[in-house]
Amino acid sequence: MKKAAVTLVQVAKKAGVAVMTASRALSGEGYVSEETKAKVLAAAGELGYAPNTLARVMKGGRTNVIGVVVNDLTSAVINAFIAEMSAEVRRYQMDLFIYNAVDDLTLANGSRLDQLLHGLWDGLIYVMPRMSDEYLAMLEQSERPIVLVNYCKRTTRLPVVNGDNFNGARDATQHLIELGHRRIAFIHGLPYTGQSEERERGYRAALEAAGIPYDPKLVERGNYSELSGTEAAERLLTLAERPTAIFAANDEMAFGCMVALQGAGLSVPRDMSLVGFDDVPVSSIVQPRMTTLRHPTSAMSKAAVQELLRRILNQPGRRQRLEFPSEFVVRESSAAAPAPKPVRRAGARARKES
Amino acid sequence: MKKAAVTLVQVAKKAGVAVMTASRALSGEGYVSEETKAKVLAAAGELGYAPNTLARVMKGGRTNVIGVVVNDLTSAVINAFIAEMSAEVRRYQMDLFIYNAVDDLTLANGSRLDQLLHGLWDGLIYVMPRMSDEYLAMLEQSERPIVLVNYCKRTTRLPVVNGDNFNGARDATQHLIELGHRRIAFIHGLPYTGQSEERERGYRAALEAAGIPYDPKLVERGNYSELSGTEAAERLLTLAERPTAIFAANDEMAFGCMVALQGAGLSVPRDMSLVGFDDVPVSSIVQPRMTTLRHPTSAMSKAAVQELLRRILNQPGRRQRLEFPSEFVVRESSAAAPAPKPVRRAGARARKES
DNA sequence: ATGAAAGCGCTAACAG
DNA sequence: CTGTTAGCGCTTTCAT
Repeated sequence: MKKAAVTLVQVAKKAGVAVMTASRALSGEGYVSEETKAKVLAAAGELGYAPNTLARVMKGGRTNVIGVVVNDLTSAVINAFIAEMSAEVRRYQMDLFIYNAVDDLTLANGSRLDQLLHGLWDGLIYVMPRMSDEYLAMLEQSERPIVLVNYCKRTTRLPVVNGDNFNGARDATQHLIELGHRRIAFIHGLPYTGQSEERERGYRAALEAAGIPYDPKLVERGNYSELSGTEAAERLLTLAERPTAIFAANDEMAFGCMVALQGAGLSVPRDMSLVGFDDVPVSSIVQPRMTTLRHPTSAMSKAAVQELLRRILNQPGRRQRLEFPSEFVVRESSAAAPAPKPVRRAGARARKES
Repeated sequence: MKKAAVTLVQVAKKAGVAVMTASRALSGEGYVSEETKAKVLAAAGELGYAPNTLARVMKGGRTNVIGVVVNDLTSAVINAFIAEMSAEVRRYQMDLFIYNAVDDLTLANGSRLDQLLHGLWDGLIYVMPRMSDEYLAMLEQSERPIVLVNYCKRTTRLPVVNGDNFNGARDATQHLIELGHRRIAFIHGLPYTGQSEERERGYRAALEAAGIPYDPKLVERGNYSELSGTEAAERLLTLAERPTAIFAANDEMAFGCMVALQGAGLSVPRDMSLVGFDDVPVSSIVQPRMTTLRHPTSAMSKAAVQELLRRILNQPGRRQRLEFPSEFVVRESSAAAPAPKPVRRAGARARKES
């Protein structure tokens, strides 16, 4: 089945030189006379010679391939990262291979990956994988170049490239507060990357700054899926004191909220304001178009690749932790809070006036 | 930088046996006494030994990795394939790596890929890449196991796993005809995989069967993007005799049509019926929900992986060309044609009555 | 400027 | 059952 690949030995033989000379001629390293070089190149061309990457790697060389490990290829954010990284990597004559870890980022699978990594890749970028602490610990012990993107669950010695979830979420919440909202709900995503937690921190910081008490009943937990957003919104709608705005930890869940609200006969943003996170393409297509936050994927991708390259080339890394401010995109799903109901509670009103 | 990986020699030394014995003990091939086997396994465990894939490959072994080459990771269809293939591959203790060729499926890049392939992968699956004829010719010359998915531009000696575009498109068009539509437009995607052409063939076959003359003015060319769908629909709306239904070669373009129709103040499906292709997740979310066609991605993925495995293991391939019927999903975007305008042309009417 | 030898980590093939 | 030898395709090191 496997075609006998053309080897350097054959090229050398055809050119009438030693293997080593052929190697030098082709790699350009070391002294080779122009004459022999031409001979070797001609022979290689005729035979259709392609160097065997594996053999080269076994001598400690590089593959010029870097790997990206992701956990959800359906995510528009992750796809944006991949696209940007592909482009950036190619600027350095390297290639990018993607590994879809799905929810298989177990220790066993991790070591399996690491095993495959023995030389197959020059370095690895992990984009938002659902990573357990043990898994991260394993990565930290690896001597291979690794960069983490959008991981902020805990501090690590590995280089990290993050979007600023905290300030972004704070901005978004503050925006809702400025629109007159007092009861603002927050819907969590999954806890694995720490992003959701950072976003909640920003949410709480904005509330606190505005003197609005934190109400745990307004904080729901989803799993980043649209369905979980629908379910969370449905639970929020059963509250005696309904929120007037929902801030979801990602756009998908915000879409899910829309579904629930439509189902309940409520209008966005008249009855309920909605803010998402990520600015996936659909966000500018849905009706009403979604107010959301956007990480600077392009800049982050470039930074991640460059940081990884620095480690691969043994150049001094820039910084352990790079953080990029997120952009707030105001669209139509957020608007002024509805006029307060006649039923008013002293406490809430008092705070609103403060 | 690179941690000196634990090698078999070290394991053997620690266990007090020869390298070969250690190899046998770990691989399970050949005779090894239980006693020595235990010793070796213990030593390997303590040292944290992991076999070097490259070295193994250099001896002609397999990597247990298969590659998937795609051209658009943002495509929901492609992501569905990837997810299904990942799962299927894992059933055979193998791994899947993804290469995003974007629009870089040039010959130069192809040979670059092929070079990387020298042993790094046991086989390759191409999913709907924008493939030139020369590129395909190169693939056909490769001795490595390769399977093509959703490629029907031309016949090839490579094994192909396809959805049935022709019959699917014919069903969809016939459905529109049965709803009373006579002027049905078709929007092409890109020509690279041949799918769009197959779909047009199905469209024309249905028209012909119903005795509706083919009108080239009703056939537009898009590029599978939503925007191109909008533009195509806008052009169709300028026609003196507007269509009453549009069949787009994929869902994205159908969404784009929706945008154009909304912009023109037309209602779907009252003023215009819409049918897409692919059944991407959004199709069941948009309002009105989209009538569309679905390839059986799960069955196709399994078939592709199994076919590839057969070639990798040198087992006889099943068939050169596997075709899976596509499912027609009727939703809300297609409905009865609006009542014909008073202005009627003799020819058209006559045909309708036939 | 060119060549020969050694060896990367592993396993197939043949001894013992 | 276990060990020895050889060699995959390439490059590093040391000769010539």
